[in-house]
Amino acid sequence: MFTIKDVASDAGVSTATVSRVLNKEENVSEVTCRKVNASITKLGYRLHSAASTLKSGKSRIIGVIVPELSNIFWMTLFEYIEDILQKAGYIMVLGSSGNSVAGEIRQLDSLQDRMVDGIIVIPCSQEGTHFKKILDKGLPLVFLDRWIPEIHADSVLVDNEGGTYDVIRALISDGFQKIGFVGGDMSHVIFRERFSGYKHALMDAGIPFNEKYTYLSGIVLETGYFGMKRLLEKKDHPDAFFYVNLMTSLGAAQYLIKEAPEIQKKIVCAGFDNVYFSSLLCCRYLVAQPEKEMGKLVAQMILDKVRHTDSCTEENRVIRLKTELIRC
Amino acid sequence: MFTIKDVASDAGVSTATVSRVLNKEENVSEVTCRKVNASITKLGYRLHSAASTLKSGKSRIIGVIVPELSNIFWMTLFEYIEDILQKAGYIMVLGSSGNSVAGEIRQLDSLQDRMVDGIIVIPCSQEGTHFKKILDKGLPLVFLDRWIPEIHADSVLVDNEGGTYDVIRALISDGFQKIGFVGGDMSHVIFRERFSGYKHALMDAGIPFNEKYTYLSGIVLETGYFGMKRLLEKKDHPDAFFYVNLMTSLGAAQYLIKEAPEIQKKIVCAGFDNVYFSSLLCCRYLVAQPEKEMGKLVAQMILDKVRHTDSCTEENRVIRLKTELIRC
DNA sequence: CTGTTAGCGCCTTCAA
DNA sequence: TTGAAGGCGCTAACAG
Repeated sequence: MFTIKDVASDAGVSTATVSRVLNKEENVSEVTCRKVNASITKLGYRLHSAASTLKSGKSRIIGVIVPELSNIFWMTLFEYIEDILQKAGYIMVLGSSGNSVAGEIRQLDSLQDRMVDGIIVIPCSQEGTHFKKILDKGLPLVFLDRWIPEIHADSVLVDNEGGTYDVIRALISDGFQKIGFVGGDMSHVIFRERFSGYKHALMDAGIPFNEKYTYLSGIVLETGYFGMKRLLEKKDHPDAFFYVNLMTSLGAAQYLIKEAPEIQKKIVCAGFDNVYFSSLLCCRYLVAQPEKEMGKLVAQMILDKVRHTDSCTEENRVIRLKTELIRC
Repeated sequence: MFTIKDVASDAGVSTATVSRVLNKEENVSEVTCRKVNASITKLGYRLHSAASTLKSGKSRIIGVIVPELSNIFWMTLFEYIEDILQKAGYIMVLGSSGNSVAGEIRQLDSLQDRMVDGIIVIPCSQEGTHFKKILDKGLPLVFLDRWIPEIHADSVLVDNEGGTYDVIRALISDGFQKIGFVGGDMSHVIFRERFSGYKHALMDAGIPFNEKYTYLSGIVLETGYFGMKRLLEKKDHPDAFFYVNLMTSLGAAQYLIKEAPEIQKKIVCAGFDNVYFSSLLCCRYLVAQPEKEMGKLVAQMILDKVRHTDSCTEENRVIRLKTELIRC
C-alpha cells in the first residue's frame, strides 16, 4: 500500500502538500495540485483513514442509532441518507438500540470510541439525558422522525398533528362518525401529536370525543391486533379506524384477515405511514411521510453541522415536513 | 480524554502493560491486571480506536454489503449479527450496493479504506471477480443467504431445494396438481435451487412439469404482481401457487387483494420466506428460514476468520441450514 | 512478567 | 505557495 510519502516523492513535492491536496485546501497552486492528483491516480493511492483520524480527530463517520433495524420505513430513510453521506465521503454506522435507553447509551459509547463526527438518532423514548451529554460535548446530533423537545437538538420531523387531522377529516367527509383510534404510546410526543390531530378533527366537525373508541396502549404489532379485537368486541363499535403507525396497521390488518374477515368488509381503515406493500393493509387512506425529503434533509443537516462545528451552538432547528394524504 | 499513558502512570506500570491488559493478553500477572483495570475504570479511560487501528492494522470493524436496506428479512438477520459483533467488541458497518455490481465495488473500496477486519456479503448477482480480489488479499469474506459457487468463500445458506421440495409436496398431498411457480432470477444459483426443488417434487409425485404454470422473470414486487396476473389470465390456470421469495409473495398478494379477491378464495398459496407480518399474505404454507441461527452462525464465522487470519487459506465451508415448513 | 522504544500514516503549525 | 518536523495514541518487538 502507498502512503502520502510515496505520492510526495512521485510528484516531487512534500508530504504536507499532498495532505493539502487531499483535504482540498485553497492555498495550493493549480499546477502542483494537478501533479499530485496525477501521482495519486497513477499509484492508486488511498487515504489511510485511521491515521487521518488519529491526527485530525475527524473520522468521517456518521453514527446512526435506531430502535430496531427491521423497520421498513426507517430503512427506506437510511437508503437515502447513506447515498448522500457516501457521496460526501462519509460512511454510515448503523446500530440498533433494541428499543432501550441502555441500548442507546451503549451505542453512543461505541460511536464516541470511534470518534464519529456526527450522530443521527431515532430515539426509543422521551428520556434524553444521555443525548444532552453528547450535545454538551459539542458533538453534532440530529433527531429524526421522533424527538425529545427538552433536548435542544436539530430535528427532522413531519407534521404529525396535521397529517392525522387531514385523514380523520377525510373519514368524516366520507360520512363516518364513530372513528376508532388504535395505538399510541402517549409518552412519545409524536403520538400525542397524532392523537391531538384526531381529537381536533372530531371537535371541528362537532363530533364528541369518545374514549371507548380508542385503544392507546402501544405502538407494536400486538397493539394493532388486540386493539382491533378489543374495539370490535364492543356492541357499539366504530365503523372506521385510524391506526397510529405502520406496526399497529400491520397488527390490525392481521386481526381482520384472520379473525374477522366478514367485519373487514363493513369497516373502513386508515393508517399513518406508507410503504411499498401498504396495499395489503386494505386501508382507504394512508398518511405518507416524505421519506426521500426527510432522508436528504437530515443527511444534509448533519453534514452541515459536522463541517461547521463552530456554528453548532446556534439556535436549534426543528423542521416539520408535510405529510401526504393518499387515497388508495 | 485520557490515554494509556495516564492509565499507566496512575497504575504505576508502563504503557505496554496497559496495552497488554486492554488486549487481554495472557502474560500479565493477575495483580497487575487488577491494578490496571482499576485505573481504567477510575479514570473512565476508553481506547482510542484510530490509534489502535493505525498501529495494529486491525479496526474491529466488520463491513456488511446488502443489495438494499429496506428488506425486512435481511435486516432481521442483521439484528442478530450486530448483537454478536457488538458483544465481541466489533462494530458493523452496513452499506447498500443498490443491487448493482458497481455499488458492491464502491462499498468494497470504502470498507478497505476503513481497514475493516472482515466482510459479510449478500451478493446482488453471480458476478464475483471483485470478491475474488478481496479474498486474494487475505481479507476474510463470508457470503450470506446467496452465494457465488465459483468464488471459494465461506457461505451460510439454507437448503433452498429441500425447502421448496417439501412445500410443493405438501401442496400435492393436499390434492393440488396444477401448481404455479412465481418468480425467480435463474442467473442466481439459489433460485435455480428452488426451481429444482419444485420440479423434483412434481416429478416424484408423477406430475408432469408444465412450463405454462411458471413465471420466472424476476424476484421483485412487480414479478409477483404481474406473474399472478399473467398466470391467472390463462383459462387453465393453476389452482395452487408457490412464490419464490418474500418480494414476489408481497406482489402476488397485492394483485390478489386488489384485482382478484374472488379468485383468492379459490386458490391456495405458499411462499418462501417468513416475516412477522406474513399472515397478510394469506398463504397456507410458508418456508421459514432460520434467521437467528443464520445470523449467529455467520457472525461467528466471520469472527473466527478474523481472529485466525492464518487459517483463512483452508478449504472453504459452505453451510446449509434446514428451512422449516410452516402451516399457517 | 514487565519496561523501553520505535514507529504506524497523517496533519498542521511554523518558517521560508 | 511550499517544506520541515513534531507528534496524535497505541502496539509489538526486544530487552531485561
